[in-house]
Parts: sequence; structure tokens; C-alpha cells
Amino acid sequence: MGNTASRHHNSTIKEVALRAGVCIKTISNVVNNPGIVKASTRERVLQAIAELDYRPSAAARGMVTRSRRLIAFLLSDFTNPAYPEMVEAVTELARQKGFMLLLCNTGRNSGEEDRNLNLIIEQQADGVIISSAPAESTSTDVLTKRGIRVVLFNRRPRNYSVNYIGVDNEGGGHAATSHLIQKGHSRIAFIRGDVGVSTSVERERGYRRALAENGIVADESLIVLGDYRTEETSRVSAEMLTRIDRPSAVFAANDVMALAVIDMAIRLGLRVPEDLAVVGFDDIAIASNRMIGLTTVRSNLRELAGEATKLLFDLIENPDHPLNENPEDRILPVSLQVRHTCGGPVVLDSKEG
Amino acid sequence: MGNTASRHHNSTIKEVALRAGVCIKTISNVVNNPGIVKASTRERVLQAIAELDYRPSAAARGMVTRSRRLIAFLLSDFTNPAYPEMVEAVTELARQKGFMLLLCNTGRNSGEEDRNLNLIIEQQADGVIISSAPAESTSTDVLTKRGIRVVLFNRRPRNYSVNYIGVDNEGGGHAATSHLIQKGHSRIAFIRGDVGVSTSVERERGYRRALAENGIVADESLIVLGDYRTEETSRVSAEMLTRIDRPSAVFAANDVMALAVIDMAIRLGLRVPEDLAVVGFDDIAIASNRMIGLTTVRSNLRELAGEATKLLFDLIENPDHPLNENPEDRILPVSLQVRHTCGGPVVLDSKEG
DNA sequence: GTCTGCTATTCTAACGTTGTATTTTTCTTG
DNA sequence: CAAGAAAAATACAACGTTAGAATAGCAGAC
Repeated sequence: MGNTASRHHNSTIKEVALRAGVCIKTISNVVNNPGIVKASTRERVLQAIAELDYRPSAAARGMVTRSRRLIAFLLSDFTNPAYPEMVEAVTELARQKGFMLLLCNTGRNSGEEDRNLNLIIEQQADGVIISSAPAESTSTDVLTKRGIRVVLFNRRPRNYSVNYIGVDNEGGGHAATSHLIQKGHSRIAFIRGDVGVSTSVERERGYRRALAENGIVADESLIVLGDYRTEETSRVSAEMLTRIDRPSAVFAANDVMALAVIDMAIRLGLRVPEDLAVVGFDDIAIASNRMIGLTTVRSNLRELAGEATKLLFDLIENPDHPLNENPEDRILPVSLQVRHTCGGPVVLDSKEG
Repeated sequence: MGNTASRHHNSTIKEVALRAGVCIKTISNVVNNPGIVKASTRERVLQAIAELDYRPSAAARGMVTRSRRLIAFLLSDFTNPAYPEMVEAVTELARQKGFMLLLCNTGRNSGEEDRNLNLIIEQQADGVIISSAPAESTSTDVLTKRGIRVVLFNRRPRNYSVNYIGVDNEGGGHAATSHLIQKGHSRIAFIRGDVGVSTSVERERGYRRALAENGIVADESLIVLGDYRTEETSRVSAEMLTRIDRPSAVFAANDVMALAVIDMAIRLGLRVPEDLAVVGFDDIAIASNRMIGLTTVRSNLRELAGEATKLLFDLIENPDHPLNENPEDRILPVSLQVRHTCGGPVVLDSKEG
């Protein structure tokens, strides 16, 4: 026998028409314009469709209608627990519209972003949500030039002219740092995310503003790169926490890095929060677990992703939508979730006053 | 002005042909069969392609070749941190092949699974990895009937006749439970995942076997349903942990539930592991964080997902592959990661000996 | 009964590719 | 330099669907 699998056959609109004894356009009308076909005919057609188990081909339909019913979601690091919640919100809304989601993991490598972009263009997605934009990305232009709608989400490149939905990163960074200062800390480290990425840059701006407002001069040696990942953060925090003038508190640009710092602190024999206070950003699910109790800036990414998706569909379905011509920035508020890891201040046997 | 967006135009193979002064098939050959076009012609064509920024339409190509260059990944709960790692492995391999990934989140609602299946069929994915199969699922038949390749991953329904890749769930459950018994526990609870789902059923089988081997009669009141989720697990564990004859140890069918149990235990004033030992399953990234130190069964899902994806592409690219006709089960070994949460035995002021 | 004006259906032409068959061009060889 | 072979390029049909124009069917009005 063998090779029977490739014999499988999907019935086409032509076969359905033949069976129902009508022309193919009538089948198409039953499927897409239910109102205009006479009830008795429709009945017959629906039965033929059921008997043949007919499903219209999205590709063939898309050739004519110029909509493939696909949207893409570009993100930078899938293993960061902040993302899955967003993806869940996006898939949910997409499926309600009869769209499927193309998921792209760009990593931190910009070559990957380009390759993904090419595939998205070939697949002719109707729209794209980009939450992985590096500072110098021109992806939005590449896509909009081809008529593919784009919504920037969370991160934004230096220059862009599409709609952006994000959170108040600077405000969050300011709140986190201010809180640590109020707890009595003055040597507060900041762990950056990806180089140049807007979320990290904006959170750092808030951090610096809080320091400045309290008359604290930023110690540049306490501002290090964690790359938004566990591995890199472990490396840099091991170094930082073994210094004689180590910080008494750390504000990490996301929760994953905050947790990596905590892990390393414990490994080095430090107690959290007694010896080291830690604050993160995102409020991922595990942060509120009582075994951790991570103090962090909550940004409700789930709701945010829903907003971004709704906006994207607005733009897709309504080409004359004013936001297509005049995109806007939508910045949502954040809130500091005070938990265990920022506990109290610490007195180090440090050299400076 | 207005509505300029919809004016955007993707150049077609016809336009490229016109510009290069050749016929369209030559363009197609340059793109797909680089060998057979004369160097000088190819040069001219490539330049025309570059000038017009031409990208072939996957839909149009797919109509002829019957390959959309799409694979789908069905999973049940995206917010479980075990999944993103797997998805990362799948996207990685897919992109290397020039395929994109359709991501489907089925939730625990079987209606969602059907709707996703319909969309996958309409989009005519070349293959599907199903890691969300409930016990009574017939999804694999629906897909294979249409010539769409399927690999079952992680979970498997009661009846199936496609390739399956999973881990030794029973062995893992046995190892986890045995370890707790060796630590001196005899009242060991088991938190089930989704009702009837194979992973949970098999882990429970290992749990029961370990109990039996050690002459412990399973207390059915200690076997409860956590649904693989935090919320439900919090509810049932709150109930279980406040009982006078509460267990001294818990084996949860996944890490997310194990962490929920720990959270609830702490909330109720119990110490982990002194008052309650906990073991999970999956070894998600956070499990090894020293602030948690979750003892768990490691299954290397990342590698597993890679295996599943490679197999799927084998089946897609080679219709005569023997595994298409005679699918097999591939079961990978697991290993117990002993950490902090299973610490030592506990002496309860319990009534029984 | 025939005509008017609907509604319901059919016909034809796209959409952008690739496969097969055919023609043209180029190269080899006696 | 002609003939034949090999290589390169072309012509045309097909993939499965929808849009729009054209036609058929079928009331009701005179």
C-alpha cells in the first residue's frame, strides 16, 4: 500500500456545487452572504457541504479578497513569563474574528527579526503586533509600505509613525526607586534590559529622576546590563554583589532579572530583603507567590495586549480609520506592588556616608 | 487624501518579468530552481526583484504546490511556563525551514479545540503538533483525513493512530512519590491535573504504584483535582491543608500546582518543607530559583518539542516515510531534581500510626 | 396572456503562483 | 559550417475562491 496519506483530498467548492446541483457562486453565497440565497436552495447546499465536509480554502479566498485572515505577533523572548499572558489575550481575540495567529520569536538577534518579517510578508498577514522592536528598527516601515497594519506594543523604536500602546515605564521606574529611597536605601543598583530598548531606557530614566529628586548622585558602576535574561543577570549580579561597596538595593528592569538577582544573592549568602532589597517590573504570575513575594511594578500586560489587538483589528477592518493616518501613543498607568523583597533598609559596613 | 494605506501594492511576478524582460516562469525558476537559469539572465532577474522589492505570495504558491509552509501548535494553557520553552523550540526549527507557526491556545474548553481545528483546516497547515489532546479527542483523525500530518506531543488521547512523543510520566510519578516515602512520609497527597488528561493519569499511576510498593494504602481523600492551574489548586489545597489529618507531603502533577500549594501552605502558616514537603513535575525555569528550590521531575520539554518538530517535518517532507503508515510512541526518560521543598520528614500530631 | 420588475442564479474573469509541454537559443562535433 | 544535442526560455493551464455582469425565473399588474 503506502503513500495513502497523500491521496487524501479536500473537497472543493466545485464538487459541492455539483452535488447540490447549483453553480459555485451559489455555494460561495451560502457561505459568505447567507441572506441572498433562497431558503430551499440554501438547505440543499448546506447538506452538500456537510456531506462532503467542505471547508473553503483560506489561501484561495485570500487571493481574491486580499485578506489571509492572519495576524502576526512578534516578540523578543518567549521564555519571559510576562509574554504568554499577552499572547493568550491576542489569540483569544483573533480567534473570535476567525483569524489565526502567527507567532514569531525574534530573540535578541536583529537578523532573526528580518527573517521573520520576510516570512510575514510572504504569508501576507493582515496585521502585525510588534512587541520586540529594538531601538533602530525600521520594521514598521517595511510592513506599512506593503499595506500591512502595524501596532507597536510595549517597546518602541526611536522613530516610528504607527500606533503605539505601552505603559508608563518612566513612572514605574520612578515609583520603584522612590520606594526604595523611602525605605532608607541610597546605594541602589539598576539592572538594564536589552541595550537601547525603549522599556529599559524609560525605566532607567525614572530611576535616575527619583535619585536626582532625592539628591542622590547616580553611581554609574551600579548601573549594569542584564539583557532582560537570567543568565546575563546572574553573571553581572555575582560581580556586583561581591564588591565591597555593594548596593543595598536593586531595581531590575524586569521580574525575570529581579529573580535572577535574588537567586544569586542567596547563593552568595545574602538574605533578601535584610541584606538586599529587590524590586522588579512586570508583575509576572510567580511574583505574588508567597514563597517569593517580589515587589514589582505592575503593568497589566494582559489588558494591554487586548487593547493592542482590538486596535489592530480596527485598523484592518476600517482602512479609513483616522488612526491609520494619524497614529497615536497610548500610555497606560502602572502601580507598584509592594511585597516582601523590598523589606527594610540595611546598614552596610560601607565606606561612604 | 486619506485611505492611502489601501493603495499600497505588492509587486507581482508578472511585473518583475516585465521589468527583467523575461517570462514569469523564468522569475519563478530564479526563485525556486536557481540552477537552471543562465547566470546573465539570473543577474538581470535578481536586480529586477530587488528594484521592485518582490516577495512571492505564499498563498498563490501554496495553491499550486499544496504546501502553505505553515505548521500549527495546539496547546492547552499558554500561561503555564512549561509551554513557552517548547514553543520556542518549535518556532526555531520551523523558521529554519521557512515555515511559520500558527499558535492555538485551546484552553480547557473542547469547543475551542474544534474551532481552532476548523481554522487550521481552512488555513491548510502542512502539519500540526497537538500537545493539548484531551482523553476523548478525535482531532488527529479529523486532520489526518485531510492529509494534514499530526504529531501528538506530551498528552495523548485514549485512542490515536499517529506518532506520539512524550515522557515517562508514570516513572516520574513513581520517582517523586518514592522519594517522599524514603523521606519518611506516608500521608502523601496527589494533585491531579485536567480530568482524564493522559499526563495526569500516568503520573497518578506512578504515584499509586509507589505507594503500593511500600505497603501504603492510598487515601482517596488525599487525591484531589487541581486542573493544572493555580486558582483551582489554591482552592482545593486550602481545604486539604486545613484538615486535621492533613498530609505531610504533596506530589502535584505539575510545577504550577506545586507552587500554588506552597503559596497556600505559607498563607496558612505552614512551613515548607518542615511542615509540608512538596514535589512538582516539569522543572519549569523558576523551580530552580534558590528562593524556591522546588523539588520536581524534570522532563526536558524543550528537547522533546524539538524532537516532535523534527519528526513532523520528516513526515511532511517525506510522504512515504514509514512512520506515516506505522506511527510509533517515543517515550523519553525523566529525572528527579531534588531541591529544597521536599526537605525532611515531618512529625504531625496525627491520629494514625 | 404579455409585460414589468423583482429576486435568485449562473457565467466569466480575475487573484499570483508553479508544472508540463513546447519552442527557441546555444553549444558541440564531425 | 551544418546537424544534432543540450540548455534555456516561453506558453498555457491549473490551483480554489470571490466579484461583478449577465441571465433566468417568477411574481404581480394591466
